[in-house]
Amino acid sequence: MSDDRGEATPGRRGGRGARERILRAADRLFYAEGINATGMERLTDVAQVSKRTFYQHFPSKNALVEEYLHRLDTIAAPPRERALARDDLLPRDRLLALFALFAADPAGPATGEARLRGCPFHNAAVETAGTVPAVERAVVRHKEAFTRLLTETAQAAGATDPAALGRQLAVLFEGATALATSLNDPAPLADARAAAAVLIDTARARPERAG
Amino acid sequence: MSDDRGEATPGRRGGRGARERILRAADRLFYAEGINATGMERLTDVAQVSKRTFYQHFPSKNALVEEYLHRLDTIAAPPRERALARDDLLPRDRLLALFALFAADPAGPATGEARLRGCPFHNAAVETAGTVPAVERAVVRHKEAFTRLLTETAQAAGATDPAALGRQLAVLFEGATALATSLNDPAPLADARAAAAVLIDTARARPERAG
DNA sequence: GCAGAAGTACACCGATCGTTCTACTTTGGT
DNA sequence: ACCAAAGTAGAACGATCGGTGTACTTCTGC
Repeated sequence: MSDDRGEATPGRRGGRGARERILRAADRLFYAEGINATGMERLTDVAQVSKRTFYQHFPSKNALVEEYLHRLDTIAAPPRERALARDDLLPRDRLLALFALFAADPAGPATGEARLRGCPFHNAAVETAGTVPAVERAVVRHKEAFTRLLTETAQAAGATDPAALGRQLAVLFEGATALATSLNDPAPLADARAAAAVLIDTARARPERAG
Repeated sequence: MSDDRGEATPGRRGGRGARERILRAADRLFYAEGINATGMERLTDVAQVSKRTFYQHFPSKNALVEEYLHRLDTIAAPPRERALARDDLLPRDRLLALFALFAADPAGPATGEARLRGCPFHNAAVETAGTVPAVERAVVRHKEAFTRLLTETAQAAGATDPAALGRQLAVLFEGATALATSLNDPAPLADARAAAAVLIDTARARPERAG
C-alpha cells in the first residue's frame, strides 16, 4: 500500500504514520459500513495498526469517532463546499451545482457501485441517537456551518431573504441525500435540483411568503 | 408510556399477549434508541417477556426488525398518511398540513422532551447500511408508497406534473425530518413548509399561465 | 379437572464488543 | 553503539451480543 509519511501532527511528534492510517480507515469504514458496525478488530486491521498502537493514539473508540467528524468538518472540506466556492459560476448556478454532484449517474439504482450512504454527520447522529454529546455537538456545528454557506451564496444570488432561502436549500439537500440513501438511488438529487431552481428564482423575484 | 418499567410485581411478568407486547416494545425502543443499540435483554425487559417466549414468537431479532417495519407500513399508518387523507382540507392544504405535524412547538431545540428521531425507515436503512436485504426492501417500499401518496394528492391539487411535484415534496419532507433529527430541533419543518408552498403554487401556475 | 398451550426464570452457549496487557521488534537521533 | 520512541503480534479481560436449554408455573377451553 501507499506509504505517505504522515507529517507531524500538531502538538505531537509525527511517527511512522499510524495515526494517519487510523484516521483514513475510520473515514472509510465509519462512513461505508457504519460506526457501530465497525469493530475495533476490523478497524485496526484495515488501518494496518496494532490495537496497542491504536490506544496509544486515541483513548477510546468514541474519541476516534469525534476526531473523525471533526476532521470531516475542518480539514477535508469535500465537494459540497468547493461547489459553492466555484468562481467560474454565477451564485445561482453554484447553488444548483451542489445537486449535480452525485446525480451524474443517470443509470438508476446503484449499478454495482458502492452503496449510497448520505451525510456522515447525519448518519452519526442517527447511529448514536443522542447518547454521545460530543457527536451531537459536531453534527449541529456542521449543519449550521453548511446552512451558513448556503445563506451566503443565496445572498450573492440576490435573494430577498437569504437566510430563509439558505435554510430551505439546506432542507432540500438534506432530503436529497437522505432519500438517496434510503432508496440507494441518486435520483432524488435531480428532483431536489429542479425544486431548488424554483425556490431560488422565486426567492429572487418576490419576498418570502408565509404558507 | 408511563409505567412499562417492569419489576413492579417480582416474579410475575406480563401474562398473555406476549407477541403484542414485544412489538410494542420494539416500536418504542427501535425508534427511540436505535435498532443496534437495543439488545435482547433490554427488549424483553421492556416487553415484560422472557427471552424464551420471545424466541417462540420470532425466529431472530432480525425477524422482529422486519416485522417492526412491516407493521409501521401497513397497520399503524401514522399521522402523515392521515394528514393527506383529511377531507376537511383542500388538497393543497393537505400537503401543507404534513409539515405542520411536528412543527407545532415553536420553542426551539427540544425542551426537555424526547429526542427527535426522524423517519424509522430511513434510520433502519442507515443502521443496517445495506447489509439486511429485507430491511432494504421494506424501506424502499415505504418511501415509494409515500411518494405515491404525495403524487396522488398533488394531482388532486391540480399540479401539471403531479409525479414531479410528488417527488419534490417527498425530498422536502425527508429533508425536514432528517435535518430536524440532526439538529434535534423541529425548526426545519417550518422551512420545508414554506418551500412546499412555493413548489406547489409554482407547479400549479407555471405551465398554464393563461391568466 | 385436566390436557396442553402459553407463559415464567435463569443458567448457559459461543461470538464479539471495547479495552488492556505482556512481550518483542523496528527505527532514528545522538 | 545505544536507547528511547514508536511500532508490532496477539492473548486475554469482563461485558454484552444474539440465541438455547432445562425445568417449572400459570391460564383457558373443553
